[in-house]
Amino acid sequence: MEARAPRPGVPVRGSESGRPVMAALDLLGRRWTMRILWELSQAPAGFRELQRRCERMSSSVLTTRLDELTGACLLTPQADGYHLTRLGQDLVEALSPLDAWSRRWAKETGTGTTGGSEGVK
Amino acid sequence: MEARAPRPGVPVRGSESGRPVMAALDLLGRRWTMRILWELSQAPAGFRELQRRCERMSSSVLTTRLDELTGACLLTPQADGYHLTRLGQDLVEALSPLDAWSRRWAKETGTGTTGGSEGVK
DNA sequence: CCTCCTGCTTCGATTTTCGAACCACTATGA
DNA sequence: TCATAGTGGTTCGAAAATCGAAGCAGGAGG
Repeated sequence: MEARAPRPGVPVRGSESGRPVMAALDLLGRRWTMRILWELSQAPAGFRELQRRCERMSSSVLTTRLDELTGACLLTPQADGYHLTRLGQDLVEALSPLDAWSRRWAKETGTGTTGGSEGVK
Repeated sequence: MEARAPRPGVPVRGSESGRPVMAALDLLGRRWTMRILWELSQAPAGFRELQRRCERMSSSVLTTRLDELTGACLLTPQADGYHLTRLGQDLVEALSPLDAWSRRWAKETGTGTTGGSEGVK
């Protein structure tokens, strides 16, 4: 399963420069990537469970993403499912202001379900 | 040009919940979206210039993304090109730890061009 | 043996993205 | 006036990414 993940230092889609942030933007800009990291940060999960949590994302893409993210050293498979690595945890942490921002977004665009933070289902 | 952008409060790909962060993940997980925001945060730009800065991204996708982002109140067209709105600026700010993270990523995975922070070109 | 769970792989259908060509409009300048 | 170049796009066929149902192999329980 060739899954050439973007890596810092290597030219990626849309950037010859190899600047790390461009590689990150490429990697994260693939469907489900951020969602997978997000879900795993809540709790480790096996393949099927991850698929369930992500509203039945397609198994083929999940395989690809897991390969990419593993190759990028952001997660690692263990006996009880996939875990974020230290680097993966750091990434999610770096991304965490997004949650607060999105609530402000919801509020200011007026499309949100009231506050939006509680809608845990 | 129908460009139904994800909005907080509305079910999006991969999430029925309508939770704002899921809408954000959907929006940002489309190709070039984060890159466009990133570029505009450096400096406003017109259509063609934006296209040049993003290594010749396809004009049709650029049109679509600009519509989506405009619809999401993240940017607005002005006489001298597209600008981030306040909300758009906030989003880029929320995303900014990513730059620092990516350099650490480059360093720790050893694939980076040395430090990686200077490759401004 | 049967059933249910797991982690995947396969493959045809659908959606997204690409990218070159093209259109209309506004200079600039010879 | 005629060209040349720049702008902001649109169009459309081709290529790539994603989808999703089906299937496979393996393990556990009954």
